[in-house]
Amino acid sequence: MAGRRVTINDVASLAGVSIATASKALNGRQDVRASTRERVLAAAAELSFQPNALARGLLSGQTRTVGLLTSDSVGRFGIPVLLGAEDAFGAGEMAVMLCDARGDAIREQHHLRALLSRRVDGIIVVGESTNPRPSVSKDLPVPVVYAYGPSDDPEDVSFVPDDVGGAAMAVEHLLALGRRRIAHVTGPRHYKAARDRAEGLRIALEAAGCEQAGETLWGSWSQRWGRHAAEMLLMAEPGVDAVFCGSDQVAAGFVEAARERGRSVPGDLAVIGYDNWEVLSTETRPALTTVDMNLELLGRTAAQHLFAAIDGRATPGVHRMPCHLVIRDSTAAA
Amino acid sequence: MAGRRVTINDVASLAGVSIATASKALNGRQDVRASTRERVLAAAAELSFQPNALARGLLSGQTRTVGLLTSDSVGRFGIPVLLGAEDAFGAGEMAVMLCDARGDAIREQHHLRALLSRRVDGIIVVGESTNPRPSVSKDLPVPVVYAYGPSDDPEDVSFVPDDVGGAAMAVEHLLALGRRRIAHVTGPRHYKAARDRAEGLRIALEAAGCEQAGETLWGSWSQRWGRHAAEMLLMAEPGVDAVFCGSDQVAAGFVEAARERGRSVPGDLAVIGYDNWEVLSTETRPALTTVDMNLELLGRTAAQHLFAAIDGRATPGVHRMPCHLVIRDSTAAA
DNA sequence: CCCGAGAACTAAAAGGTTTTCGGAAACGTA
DNA sequence: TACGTTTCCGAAAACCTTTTAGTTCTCGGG
Repeated sequence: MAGRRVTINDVASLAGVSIATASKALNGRQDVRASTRERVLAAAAELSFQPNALARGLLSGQTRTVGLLTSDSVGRFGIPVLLGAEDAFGAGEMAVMLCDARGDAIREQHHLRALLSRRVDGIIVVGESTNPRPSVSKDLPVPVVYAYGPSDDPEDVSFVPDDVGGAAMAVEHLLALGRRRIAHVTGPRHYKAARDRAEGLRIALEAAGCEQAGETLWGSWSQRWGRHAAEMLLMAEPGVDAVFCGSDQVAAGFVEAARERGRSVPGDLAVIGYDNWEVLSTETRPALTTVDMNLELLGRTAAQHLFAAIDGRATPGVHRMPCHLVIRDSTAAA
Repeated sequence: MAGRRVTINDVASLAGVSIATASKALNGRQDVRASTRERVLAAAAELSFQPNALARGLLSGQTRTVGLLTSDSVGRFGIPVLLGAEDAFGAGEMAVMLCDARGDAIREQHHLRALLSRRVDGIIVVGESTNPRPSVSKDLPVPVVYAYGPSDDPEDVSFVPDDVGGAAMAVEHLLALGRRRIAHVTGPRHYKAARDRAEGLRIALEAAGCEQAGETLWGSWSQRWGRHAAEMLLMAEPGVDAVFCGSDQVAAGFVEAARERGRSVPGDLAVIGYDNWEVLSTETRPALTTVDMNLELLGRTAAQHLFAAIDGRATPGVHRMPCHLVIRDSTAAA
């Protein structure tokens, strides 16, 4: 804590020039003599002058600040997206205002107003799931892009992981290993992520002319459900040689229960997870082969497109970002 | 996206008053006739006027914005602190600017300058561990409080979890259950958290006139290490009847390996973790008794004290926030 | 009808910066 | 010397809001 804030006026006085000249010198403008510029720069350094971003923003109408609105408590999936965005912005001297609406629409409106009154240049809305969410962009004076959870308005700009493609990739991996009796254990049906991943499985199996082993088992995103499903499945479909799980939590539970039932993974049973949540996927035994949604890249891309939109080059529509497969020890040839 | 921004001038014109009157009406000041106020409010609503926070901040010198500087990628521990802070601020119409320095001192300085140039009213620095970190507060024009990771300058305001107390609480619980041969498996020695928790253990044992079973096993914060330590410990100290683990990850690995070695938890062996990281502590079998550091409360408290410091009522020193014990199934009477 | 008091309103300044435009100085050319 | 051209610098406006210090209006009492 220290004294009064130093303004460009102080710098100008110390350098013995007008504030106009000081401004030009500090901003690298042309029409100022080299020696003068040096004097100003020296004065600024001596006073450790920091231009007032408020004044600058008031004048230019640009705050170089964006709002990051998360709909649910910055969760599992929000974090990497946020990090990626922060990364992209950080590079360009942008600042990020973080607002967490806690899943409450009222609070969301409130935060939205707060962001607008602070004159952010743009807003990223980070969803808690890949289910489409109500658009906030109607009649907003700034561009908005949606990350992870898309807007329900197709005119908006949204970035989501390509879960269908990611799931297909996982299943193709299993098929390439010679697995043919593939089962699917996943989360609740009301999650679009769960439905999309089941759809990717269906597509990959159909392309290979292969039947799914048993019905898809819908449950919750928990380890407990994975264990439970393993018990049911190993009983009902003893011939299964591979399981595609809708999340790493489910997969972790599944391999644990399978091991306890004496099934070797990946020998008897290849298992694939989803999310690449490292605390789980690398700590199970064996470590999980899993699908990584590249969430940080997704966040970074969303941020870059927000930049573009701020510059008036918007790219409407839902953009699906490719996933990639992380191969560990839970899958191997039959 | 829509047209030009509406200013108080537009509102005043529409209401047929001067901007001074409009301002007073909007801010609930006294000397304006009720009917006039109504007209202004109606006009503001019709134009959906949002006061420009930049202009307001420029004038008042208060931006109602705080900076949140995290030293490491908003991690495991940063999140809850951040959430708590955001919560406390949200209530008071404050906005939060999030900066992630990625553990890089240069980047930290950069973010710090950015925050100051944006004229934040205060800054919270969130550490990645409880190890003291270099102070950033020297000669800053705004107050700073440190959360989770304390500043190395005792003049600064820091809030940290009371790990010594938390560990003692855990061990007292084990003692109350009649356990007497208590071992300790924890993370790397260069973590103050690990050292503090070992110290809490020592104090509690000493107070009970009890000896620790074996030496403290220092390792890493991983499940893998927990499993490994379990194998070593059960071999070397077969008489152990309780284990205090330095983190839930270690504890999760420990109980898993113990189960596999045929030791029943909590029957043969009571196990306590630390952190209450729910994805682990509730999903292990049995679910883990563990110490919760109340990180959200810690964040909220730090935020409230930042408010106080902004109002000139600072409270220097390192404040230790109490932890609490979450009792689940991994502990029971001997 | 005038006066005075109080209520209601407005003009103007302030906050810090950038930008535009006009002016001054320096210099070269006729 | 007179004039034109560059080069460099400074005054002032603009951004939007709040606040201060007036100014006008209203109305009751004399």
